[in-house]
Amino acid sequence: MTRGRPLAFSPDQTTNAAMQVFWSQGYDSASTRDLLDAMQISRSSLYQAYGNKEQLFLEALRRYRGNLLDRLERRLVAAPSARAFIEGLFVDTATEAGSERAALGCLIFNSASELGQREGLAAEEARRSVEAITALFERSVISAQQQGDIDVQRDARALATYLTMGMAGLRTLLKSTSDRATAEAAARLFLEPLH
Amino acid sequence: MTRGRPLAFSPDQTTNAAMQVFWSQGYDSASTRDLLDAMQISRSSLYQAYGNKEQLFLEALRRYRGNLLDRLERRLVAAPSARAFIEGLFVDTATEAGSERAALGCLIFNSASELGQREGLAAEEARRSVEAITALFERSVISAQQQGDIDVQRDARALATYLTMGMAGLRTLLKSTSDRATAEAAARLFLEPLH
DNA sequence: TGAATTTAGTACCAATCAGTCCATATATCA
DNA sequence: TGATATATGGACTGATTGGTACTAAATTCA
Repeated sequence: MTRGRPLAFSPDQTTNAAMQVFWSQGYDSASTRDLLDAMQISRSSLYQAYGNKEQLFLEALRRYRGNLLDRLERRLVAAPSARAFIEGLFVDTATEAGSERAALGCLIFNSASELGQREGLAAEEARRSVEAITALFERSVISAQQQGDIDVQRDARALATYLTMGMAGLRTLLKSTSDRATAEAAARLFLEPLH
Repeated sequence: MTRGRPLAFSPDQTTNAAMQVFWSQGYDSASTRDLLDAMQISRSSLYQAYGNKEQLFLEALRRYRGNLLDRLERRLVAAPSARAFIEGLFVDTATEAGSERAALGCLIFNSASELGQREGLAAEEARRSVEAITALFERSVISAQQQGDIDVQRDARALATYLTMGMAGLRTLLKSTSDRATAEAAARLFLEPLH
């Protein structure tokens, strides 16, 4: 066994709690007090376990990305086709308009927008996460092409970037409007180039 | 004439300076020190002239919105057609990929992303600004429909929202990638539903 | 000139920031 | 049991936060 006093908390749960705080407040705006309160651990435990705020954010963002990609991956294999997966994803997201979930946006795009081309590990991880989303979209597009649902003449990479751009836009849109019908109509227009 | 000691600065210029700071740092992250340094005025002058940080932000955001809408309006009337205006706008924006300008994004979408559905004047003004962009797009779409370049069967409001979503997505995309060719390809795909 | 009015500079404020330190608690291992 | 190792709670740090207060400076008007 490991020597010394055992951890009184589950790093798994505290990382999740931190993720929620960064998700709703953003990286800079989330204070260590906010994080501590949500994680329900003492200040010394946070610094002992994570090092500093930036490292905690990296853990939280990686957790979010892992959860998201897993969930999308499952949706992809469960869907009747890769094309149906893509379309369902956009339409379902648009349907969230007006909900609390929609107001939160996506931690990855939130972070990419906040941190942009800033230097440092946090911004780099945010960019890597956007790229991971694009990579998953690219695999989906290639599948859809193989299944005959998307023209093989089209560049999968360009289409994947198009999908990332669309999802980023949709999430930003849902942060400022709660008009579901119009958001859905916009999402459906977005899917037309896939035909 | 007005009584008392005259202003030693141009509110026009200081508002512009503040706008730049909010643009590159975001609302929360821009400290009053950052703002004061950029505006080159004393702390008392800032509070005397603007009231507080929130009011200064409102002025800065309104300035940005005014500048943007004026510029787009001019582009619209100068373009060979409303349709050409829309297409040029998206393609030109994508072409900025990798530039410092692209890393800044758009203050309106930045603010909408940061402030979301938060309460308070700043968030409300951000949402109003997104709506103002959509309104301009709607006028452009209607023009294009009248000019026979966009199917009149299509709902102008939905198309306008679609354009806002696309521009928000493109600006977010440009914050995390500097791959110009792919960004341009994505922007061109985005324009297809207009055909 | 001098009262009235407005701006400017700066010292100051309490609150909060991210992060450190250390005494104490709790475990393992010999 | 006692040496060793790790975790916890919370006091503390210096820097920074947005905002205020007060004095000095600069202007107009009578």
